[in-house]
Amino acid sequence: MEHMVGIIHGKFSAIQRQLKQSTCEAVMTLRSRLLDARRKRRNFSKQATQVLNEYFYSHLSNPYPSEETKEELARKGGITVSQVSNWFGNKRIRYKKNSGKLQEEATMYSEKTSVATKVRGSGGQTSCQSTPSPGSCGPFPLTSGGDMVLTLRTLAFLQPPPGGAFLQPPGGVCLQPPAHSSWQRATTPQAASSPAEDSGSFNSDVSN
DNA sequence: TACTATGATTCAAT
DNA sequence: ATTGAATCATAGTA
Repeated sequence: MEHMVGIIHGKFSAIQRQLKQSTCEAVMTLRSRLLDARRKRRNFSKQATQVLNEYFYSHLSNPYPSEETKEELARKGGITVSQVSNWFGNKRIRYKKNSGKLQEEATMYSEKTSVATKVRGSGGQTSCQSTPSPGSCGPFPLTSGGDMVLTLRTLAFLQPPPGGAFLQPPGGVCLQPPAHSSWQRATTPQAASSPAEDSGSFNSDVSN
């Protein structure tokens, strides 16, 4: 009798210990996961930022990638979909806030996307570099070349840096469905209302 | 060491 | 559910 009781006791305590341990572990992992996410922030790889930026700037008029696109971007950048979402969330906000500064980046990346991806001999990934043409890289399996037009326009608009003052991004692209309309809306209050912005702007290219 | 850039989280609005 | 905005926390830099 006592034997049985003893055995059962032992078993119980064993189970107890196990339970304790596992719950403890679970809690710890949960906690660390929650905190670490923020604590151990690591910058994305060049590849990732490159891919993200290219998409962002070639879709400046509507930088809202669909789920599929997000997955694609995540794959190319070697990050997760939620990271892509985060990135785009941050990017939109910060682009709006800073548009002035970031526009340089915009030009850079639009240049890259249309000219050629400057191959950096660090990655060594077989994703989409070393393919000099914009389409060949097949950035995204989107509808089709519709977006390429955008890129080209972007490029065109950045060609001549005349007064030194960048105009607004190619918001005038009306190819996109006015889903969000102009997501930037009142981005640069002053810039938008800048009275003398017509000074020799280069928007006369349409004539040719 | 202060500052800036940047990824992640939270919360309200839609 | 998704997005914008604010905020946090870390990485990188001057």
